[in-house]
Amino acid sequence: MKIYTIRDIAEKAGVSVTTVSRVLNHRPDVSKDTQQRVERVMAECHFVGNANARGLKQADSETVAVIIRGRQNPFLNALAEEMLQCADRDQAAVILEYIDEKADEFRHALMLSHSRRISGLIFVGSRIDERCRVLSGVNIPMVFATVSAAGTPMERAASVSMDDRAMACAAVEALLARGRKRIAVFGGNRQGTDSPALRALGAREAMEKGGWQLEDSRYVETRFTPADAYEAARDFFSRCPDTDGVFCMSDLVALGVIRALKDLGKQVPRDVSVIGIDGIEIGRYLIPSLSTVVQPAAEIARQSMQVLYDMMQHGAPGKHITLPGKVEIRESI
Amino acid sequence: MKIYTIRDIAEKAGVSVTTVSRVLNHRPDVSKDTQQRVERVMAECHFVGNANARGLKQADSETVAVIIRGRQNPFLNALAEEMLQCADRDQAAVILEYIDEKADEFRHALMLSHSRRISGLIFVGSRIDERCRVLSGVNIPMVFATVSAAGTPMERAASVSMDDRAMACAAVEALLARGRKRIAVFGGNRQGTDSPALRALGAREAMEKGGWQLEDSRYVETRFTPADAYEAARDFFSRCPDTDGVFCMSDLVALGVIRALKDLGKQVPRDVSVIGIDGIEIGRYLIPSLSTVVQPAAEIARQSMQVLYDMMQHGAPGKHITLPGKVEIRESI
DNA sequence: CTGAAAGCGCTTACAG
DNA sequence: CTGAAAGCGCTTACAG
Repeated sequence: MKIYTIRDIAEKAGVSVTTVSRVLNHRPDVSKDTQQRVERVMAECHFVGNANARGLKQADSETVAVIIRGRQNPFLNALAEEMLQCADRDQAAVILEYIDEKADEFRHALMLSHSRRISGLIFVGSRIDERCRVLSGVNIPMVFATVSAAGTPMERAASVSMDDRAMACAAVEALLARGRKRIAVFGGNRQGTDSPALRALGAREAMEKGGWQLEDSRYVETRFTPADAYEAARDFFSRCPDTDGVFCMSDLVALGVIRALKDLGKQVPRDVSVIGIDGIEIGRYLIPSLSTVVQPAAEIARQSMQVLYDMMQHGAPGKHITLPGKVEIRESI
Repeated sequence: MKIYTIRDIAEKAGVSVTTVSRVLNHRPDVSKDTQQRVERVMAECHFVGNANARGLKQADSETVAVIIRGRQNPFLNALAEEMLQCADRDQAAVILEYIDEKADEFRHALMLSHSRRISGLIFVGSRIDERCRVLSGVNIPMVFATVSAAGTPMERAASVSMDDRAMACAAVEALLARGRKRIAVFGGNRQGTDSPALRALGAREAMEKGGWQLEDSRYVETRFTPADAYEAARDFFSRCPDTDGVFCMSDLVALGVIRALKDLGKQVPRDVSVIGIDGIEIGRYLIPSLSTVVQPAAEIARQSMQVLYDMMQHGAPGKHITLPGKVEIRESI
């Protein structure tokens, strides 16, 4: 089947390519008559514009790239879905890029900004660390979703995230309210100002408010996958078998921990209470169903887009927005 | 920061753009000396080529598009991951497009083939039905992964899938081997020649070989999500409470079914045995851990790519490859 | 081994 | 309201 170009369409409709381009872009300065004629021809030919040509020419593409770190994470996937829905609603052009957990999303963003004339960036599931420096050269607005960039000195960076510290605090308080005292925390690297650090802080805070301590030996570092969490938990509980509550910084971690407890002959929640973070869909179907801190995914998506467009279009400065989450008590606690 | 073009690089290196282009594309016909000079300049400038310009010019982009239907399905995600790894290994250009379950992936493919000069298509998680007709116009090779297209009259179409019929048969045989006889099947629409149809056929076959019947009233149609499966199962088991085995055409369906059984006061596997299909990672961490038919994701990915490139490069005809799966008995059976 | 030139399919001032 | 022409940043015959 022939692939038609706007030139073909122009010929068939008896107008210039300029006019076809106008119709294609819904410009108002075309007579009703011509517009309809051109549209009919385009429909007949199943015309689809060449995205490369368009992208090449359009100096300001208004396209934003959403870079997602971690294809296998259901929460990040759900967030991505929400962002696409926002973009659809606003008729905004968005390209979604999944990148490997091992890859450097910032270098990737740098390349993308060159190769595709991106005018805005959203990072989903990123960490904020020294690698960010490569972004100092990219002079386009960017927002970090799910992690606060408030501490960083990047000028054109904004962020939208759950109040990690407060919600971690609330999660641990929920464990304390169930009478748990020897509480372990399974999470990421506590260094820096990233979510794991904030969540660790919140957990400590809750413990101290209750008159307890978050013992260092009960902080377990793990990747956010069931497999890693499982191994870490088996190892940890053989060392600290008296632990009676676990706060996991991700639902996937909680999944692995709960299974490890089962294999160690412990019952959840009778012997150990477990609470996660994220609120992934499968959580409510697990046995026991997973208590968790539900992240406001739709709201994070919406606000991320909003903040980005404010920066892109009105040159607004980078805001750092913090949203509340919701503790959802189910069976695992 | 300035975005450099190959023209800038050419000037700085004191060569022509043609030469820069050659270096960029690793063509052999450049002197070692020039090559190194150009590469140094490119590195200094953090040069990244404009993908739009390249795509516009290159008549034969050799790019393949992988279209995935269902962002939230862990199995399809895993499959996508495998395909990207194959592509990386082969230095092949792949663009990954997730599309909504409600969207029409074939129309999308049609657009993509025009707008991006795709030279090959892979559909992941697609159904094969009348909508395919729009593809008859697309004169590029395509392969359907995870579903057999053997029955369809499309010329340039190939497919790589698990032997759905045989593996469904094996799954139901596993239930029978556990002494289950009143077996229900939770799956998709049985019409046509799609995976659900083949799997239903396989299930029926196993029952009949054992001297039993797959009763029509025990075939439950559901979408492949935990939520839908949960509702369907609650409804079904209140009607057919004597059912003692369930074959689910997806692990996510099994997840919902198992939870529904729990909420109905039934124990898995004591009262009811459940087996799924796919072999998603979380399956082994569930309680009870999920018995399933593991699809050979890596092999499906590898062969899909292979078949596609054979068609693209050597004009090979469309093959229809069928791969074995593996029944993995865990706790839910 | 190297370069000048044409052209990929669009968009966008500019002129009418 | 419409069109001729330039140009976006590359690649690719073609000529040397």
